[in-house]
Amino acid sequence: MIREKLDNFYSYVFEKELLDEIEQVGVYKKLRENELLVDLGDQMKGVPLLLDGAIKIVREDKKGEEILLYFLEKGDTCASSFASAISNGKCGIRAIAEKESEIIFLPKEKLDEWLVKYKSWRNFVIDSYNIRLNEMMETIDTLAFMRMDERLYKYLTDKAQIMRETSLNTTHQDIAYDMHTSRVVISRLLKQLENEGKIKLHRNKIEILEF
Amino acid sequence: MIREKLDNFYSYVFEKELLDEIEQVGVYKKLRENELLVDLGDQMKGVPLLLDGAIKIVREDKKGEEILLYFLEKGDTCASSFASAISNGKCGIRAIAEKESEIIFLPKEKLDEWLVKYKSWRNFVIDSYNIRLNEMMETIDTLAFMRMDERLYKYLTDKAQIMRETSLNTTHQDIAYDMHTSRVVISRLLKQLENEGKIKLHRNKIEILEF
DNA sequence: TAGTTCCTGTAACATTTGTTACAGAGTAGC
DNA sequence: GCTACTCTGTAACAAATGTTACAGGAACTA
Repeated sequence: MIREKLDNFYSYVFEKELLDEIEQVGVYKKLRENELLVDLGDQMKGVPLLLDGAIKIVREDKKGEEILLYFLEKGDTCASSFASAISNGKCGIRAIAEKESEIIFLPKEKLDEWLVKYKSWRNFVIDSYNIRLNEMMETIDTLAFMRMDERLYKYLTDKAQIMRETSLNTTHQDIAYDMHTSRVVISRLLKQLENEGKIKLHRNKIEILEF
Repeated sequence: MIREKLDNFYSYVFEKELLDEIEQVGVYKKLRENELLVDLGDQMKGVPLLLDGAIKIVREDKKGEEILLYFLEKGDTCASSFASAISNGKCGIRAIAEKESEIIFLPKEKLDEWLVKYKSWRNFVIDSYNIRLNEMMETIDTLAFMRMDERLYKYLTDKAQIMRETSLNTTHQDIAYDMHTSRVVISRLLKQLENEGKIKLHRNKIEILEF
């Protein structure tokens, strides 16, 4: 069953021999919605490959203030974990399942070994880092160049896409946490977006009318 | 002469055999102050190893608005170039020599080959990515959690450290470009920092009194 | 020396974002 | 039903940041 899911997304990415090895040493895990996968300061013992679901990656500073960095989807891995695992360093982020998700955990002992053995693994690791770097740059663009109303609309449409829904079950307060602002600001801007006809507001739910 | 500079910073990082190879295939280049090393959209033919100097990495969006991402110092390499070189993709940043700098350019053909051959190269590449990811996170922290006056003070002290000077030769307008704000805002906040006794303002020069 | 350009300081004002306070609607438990 | 709690909407105000306009000093050129 694991092999089936693995093949589903990774058969075009990895060589058969590598898939065999992953099947042998990888540990399958199912995550409940809102389950914590990685916490700030964790020392990773391996890296997760995401088979299905969506995982939210959040940054937190010393004062406990949070901001959403990006989401992981199936086929992604967490570059930050990779970093932490291979260098025995600490992880600077928090990862939370945004909905029920499935992962395979790869033990860190194999990570370097596979870099030598499999070209597809090297490509995957380098690609993952690149995707993450680009994702971070997009986050920086958003923070540096966009106003709060634009950021909010982007947040809503991005998240809808990741969740594969046109409605989001969330509260204004939750959004405020992700965007590191206050609930009142979010309520104000959501109402504005509703007046522009882009969304429709309900209790605990936001319907997106325009993408 | 190149070998000497290479050994200077990289003899503890790379195996002797790798240093030999780098010496053979690497192309030494000297950069003048303000020389453009990488431009937005460039397709990199290799990666630069920084031997000496300081390089500013800047992000630019479609509308031509800029923001400083971070600085590279000796011993660093540009992860974004690595990404671009190995995957034949485009580079999302601009790199400018902040002062006279020296680099060695490594041709992209070797990058993957060395990953297989040298453990020290694998470590270096992974470390570089990690450093860059962390640098990006720090930039995000700065943008998301700090007010403009704090960001400005951090900018000044960070830059002084990179340049190994206690005074910066720069104008308010240049700072405004790096921080993606307006000259008037910077002048206002600089004056405030001067009143707090942290800096002293001159024409084209800012003296930092307190680190 | 006069003319010109660049850099800095500052005022006045506009806009955006953050804060506090409170009212009312919806929901869950009893 | 009643009660307690959560979520949303909104007003009024405060603070931070951005914009426009202009004046004067410094530096360079002729």
